[in-house]
Amino acid sequence: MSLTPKGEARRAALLDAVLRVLEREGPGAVTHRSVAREAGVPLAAATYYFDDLDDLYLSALRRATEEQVTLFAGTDMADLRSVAHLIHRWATENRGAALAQYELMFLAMRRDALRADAEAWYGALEHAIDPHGKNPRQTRVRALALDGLLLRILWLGEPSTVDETEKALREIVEETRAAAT
Amino acid sequence: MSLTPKGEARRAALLDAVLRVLEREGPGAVTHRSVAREAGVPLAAATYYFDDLDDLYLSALRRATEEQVTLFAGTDMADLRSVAHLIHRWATENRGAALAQYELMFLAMRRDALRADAEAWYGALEHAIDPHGKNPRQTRVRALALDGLLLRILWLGEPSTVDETEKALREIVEETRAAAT
DNA sequence: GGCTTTCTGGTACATTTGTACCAAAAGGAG
DNA sequence: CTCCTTTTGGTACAAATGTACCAGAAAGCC
Repeated sequence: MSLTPKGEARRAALLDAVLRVLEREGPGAVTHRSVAREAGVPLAAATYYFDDLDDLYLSALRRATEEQVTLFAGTDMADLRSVAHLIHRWATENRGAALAQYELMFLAMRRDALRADAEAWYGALEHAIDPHGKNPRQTRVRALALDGLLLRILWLGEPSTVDETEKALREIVEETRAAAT
Repeated sequence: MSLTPKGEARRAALLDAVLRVLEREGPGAVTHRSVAREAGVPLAAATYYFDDLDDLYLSALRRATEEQVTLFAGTDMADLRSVAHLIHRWATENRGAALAQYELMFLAMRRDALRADAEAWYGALEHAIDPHGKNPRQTRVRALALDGLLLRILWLGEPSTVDETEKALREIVEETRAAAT
């Protein structure tokens, strides 16, 4: 039932491989065989460490999402420059995980078991923007805009540079400043 | 080369069927056979009217996206109540098309041929919010927030009622009011 | 040491897939 | 009607897939 160290490593290698295949060839290309090949392990390993293809795929998506949640939740959004850097890295070097995360959102639509994971992401976004819950309305709007921006970056690749990203962030912050009750 | 009236009808029936299968079972379930069954036509019809499975799938996504683009582009966002109704319908009765539209965004990430379609959607959003280009900065932020809201509705089903949707819209508008240059 | 659990890697198989093919039916044009 | 294009629906097939199976190697524990 428990795993040997080497087993644990193989399991992790398979999860990483899922993200790479997903990033490179899309969700449809994630199969037992492609993942095993990508991870450099025999086919049977992919069925040994995971019940299902579903189990393998979901485990990878979940792990990626959790990483992003802790990453964003632990970030102070006050310094727009560093946030811009974070987002840029997120969309380039870490693109596989970013895709996995939104792929999970997509699946959550149809599968109740994933709702909690999806909500955790939205919560992390709002927490990062306003850790103390000072201005809920403003925070909600900013979170929506930030989410929209992230997807736009992912889908259209635009804004593509750190500078442009910072500018877009600044627009969001500045345009949501005023508004009394 | 040209199509008979009946042929045209069958072609359209297949495109509709794609959206229904996509909505019900997800992108992976869209196959020649499932679509043909859904449309009530023999398998061969799905290969006769479309070069490829790819052609069939993309044609359906494109048609859905174009419909949504004209729908939103032709809407004045001034009356939040009616916009809330529009969005609610979009996410419920018209859910298949909504999904198709964002599925296209997702594919556009990896396929240059779809970029124009994806950008058309973003353009339509901005145009609907501010037809005359009066305040580009505010419009960009509002469009991002609206896009974020639409995805949230699609993915988490929340806000789920027309009233809640209207409230969320109002928040976006009110929180992006001020900001001088 | 032994022994029980974990792991390995290879193979096998039924199912589903995209797509090609084709003989015949239907439809429109002269 | 006759001819020619479009359409039909059935069938076939190679490729890929999820998953089961198993003989044996390796690893951990007494």
